[in-house]
Amino acid sequence: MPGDPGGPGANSRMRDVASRAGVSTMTVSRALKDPSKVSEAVRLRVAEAVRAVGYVPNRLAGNLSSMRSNVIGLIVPGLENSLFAPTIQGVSEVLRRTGYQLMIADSLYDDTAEEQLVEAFLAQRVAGLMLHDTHHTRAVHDMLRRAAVPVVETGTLVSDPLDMVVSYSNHDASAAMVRHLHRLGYRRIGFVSLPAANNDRSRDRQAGYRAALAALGLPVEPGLMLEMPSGLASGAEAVVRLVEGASPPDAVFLAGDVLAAGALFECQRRGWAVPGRVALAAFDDIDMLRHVVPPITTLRLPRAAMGRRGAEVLLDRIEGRSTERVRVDLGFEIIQREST
Amino acid sequence: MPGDPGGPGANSRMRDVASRAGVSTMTVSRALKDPSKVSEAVRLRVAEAVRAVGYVPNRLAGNLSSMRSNVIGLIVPGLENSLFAPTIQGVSEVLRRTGYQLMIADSLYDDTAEEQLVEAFLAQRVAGLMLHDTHHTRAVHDMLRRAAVPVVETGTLVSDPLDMVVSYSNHDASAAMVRHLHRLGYRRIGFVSLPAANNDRSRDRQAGYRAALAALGLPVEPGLMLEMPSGLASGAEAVVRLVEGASPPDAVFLAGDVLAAGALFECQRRGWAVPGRVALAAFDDIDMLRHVVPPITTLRLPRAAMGRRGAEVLLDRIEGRSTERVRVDLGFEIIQREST
DNA sequence: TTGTATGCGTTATCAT
DNA sequence: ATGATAACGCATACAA
Repeated sequence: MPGDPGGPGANSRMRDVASRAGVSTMTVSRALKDPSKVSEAVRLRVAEAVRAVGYVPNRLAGNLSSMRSNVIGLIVPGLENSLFAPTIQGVSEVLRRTGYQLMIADSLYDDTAEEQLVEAFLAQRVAGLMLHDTHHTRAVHDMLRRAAVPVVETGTLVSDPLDMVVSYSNHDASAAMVRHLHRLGYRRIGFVSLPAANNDRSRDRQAGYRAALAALGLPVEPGLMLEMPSGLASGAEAVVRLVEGASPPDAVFLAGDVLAAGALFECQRRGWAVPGRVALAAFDDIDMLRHVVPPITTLRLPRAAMGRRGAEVLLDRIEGRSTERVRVDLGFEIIQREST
Repeated sequence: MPGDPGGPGANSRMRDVASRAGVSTMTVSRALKDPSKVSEAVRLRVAEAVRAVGYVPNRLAGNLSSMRSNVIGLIVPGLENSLFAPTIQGVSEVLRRTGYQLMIADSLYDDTAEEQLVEAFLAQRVAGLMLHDTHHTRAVHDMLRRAAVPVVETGTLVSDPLDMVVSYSNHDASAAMVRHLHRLGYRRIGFVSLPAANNDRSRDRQAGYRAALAALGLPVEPGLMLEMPSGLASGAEAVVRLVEGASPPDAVFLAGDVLAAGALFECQRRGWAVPGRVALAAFDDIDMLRHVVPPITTLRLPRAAMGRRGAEVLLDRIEGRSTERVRVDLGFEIIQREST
């Protein structure tokens, strides 16, 4: 063994603390984990020894020995997208006071990358897993079933979850916005979304749009639907293509990311009145949409709550307080502003 | 179910693989880690057995035994701020192909929270640590020195790093923008920054502003300096307070977050010409600043490179390829646009 | 190329 | 209330 006992860089072990405090390692272990199981005198001696040797427990060893883990894995499809930040913070908030550690990874909207990350997390023997994506490879299904690790999906209210779901319905939210625009008098409602290919949420939103139009007795005009990549530039391009198209819309629902803001900036550049020339609606209550001129009508989604409730139901299962495969619908809300 | 020892939920161990492949656990270990040290036939039998039992290695045990770790810890001061996303992605990108796992945590701009996170990471025996913040409690200094874990700080080019630094100089960047505005003819340059209290970067930017004015022979007017919390609303409030103040600036440098965008939106609302009534400059090249009307002059910072180079120098040290306490200045760049 | 013995640092279990 | 002993699952060191 590469022995360098005591030198700089050597972490002190529990038995260093033990011998300094004149007790056994078991007593140290108890003193640290459940001080009430140890006498006052010993507790103090141990605390003193811990400080003296600068002891930091080794959770690798602890977790291995106890066969449980204090790490929760979280996989988001893209950290560059600040939409996920509130969810992550919701999770952090709950975990912070429970002694669990959060391990975050980014799948970059890629199934196979997600698969590797899931395997890496299982290799670390995480206590539970939160996945924002709701589409997974077969291998992910197999691994998770085998490992029997509690899992929460948060991306959308899937009908066939891996385990638990805490989310809102992208389908219903999208449909609700279409009905809202219809109520306001708009009849030719354009729709722009992110590519549905690697994105369940986007697919659900498209389906919600179609369903709402059908229910309202409006035709689904292919010329009014667009798929665009993420980014402000995309929103700008989309609104131009629709408004300058053959049969322009009177309103455009940009159901993704910052597309709506990009569209508005383009309208500003071109001097198009919003909502005079075209009304604009967005899909997420990001700060920017409230501050632009005019402020943009949008959907408020339970992003932070998804993180908080998700973490809570996960912990309930991990700690054995619950055994159900919970399914939570956190709903959504329409924010009417001046852009419509 | 018989023939499935352990039942559902039991992770298979290496010796399950070993017995199924008819070899010892050591051979399995080698077959997985360095296939070249094992015969072709055995390699195949092991691979088959791994799939058959759905084996996922236990890195807790592996890391404990080998006394090394495959986890890198990263602490950012606030995940809600998407400015850190490029850095995180830079890190991920480098780690992805090296077999290291990234563990991210959020200190919420709080020294004490950071201290607890550092301890938690050390408890997981991370191989290395990346910290965006550059101000730390005494306990953090002590713990890190004891643990002798390689550390990279990325927030600003500190003069007294814990270990290594990979960043740019907030001081110099700030000063450069002031000189740039001066070159453009502006003489009364207002300055808005985030509160310096818990934020080294903000302190450096303030110092850079003062230093540049002094070098240019301009007075530092307290009435032209403001500290505001993060957010678009703050930028809006700041620009109004300055422009409607006793002796208004001809340009405002909003050196933080999305303050500049908030200021611009407020100008749009009020019909103030930018740069006619007041010129605006920002501190970070976020996408939005390029798309608003008019586009906003700003600084481009090496956010992604900080992540990439940071991860690289960290790995160099972890893997023993280097032993130096590297200090890397990645520089910055001014992006002149129509707002000035 | 492969196997055996042993230890990594902690906790579960059973004693005292 | 405290201690002794045996795991936890894997990798190092050495032997064959």
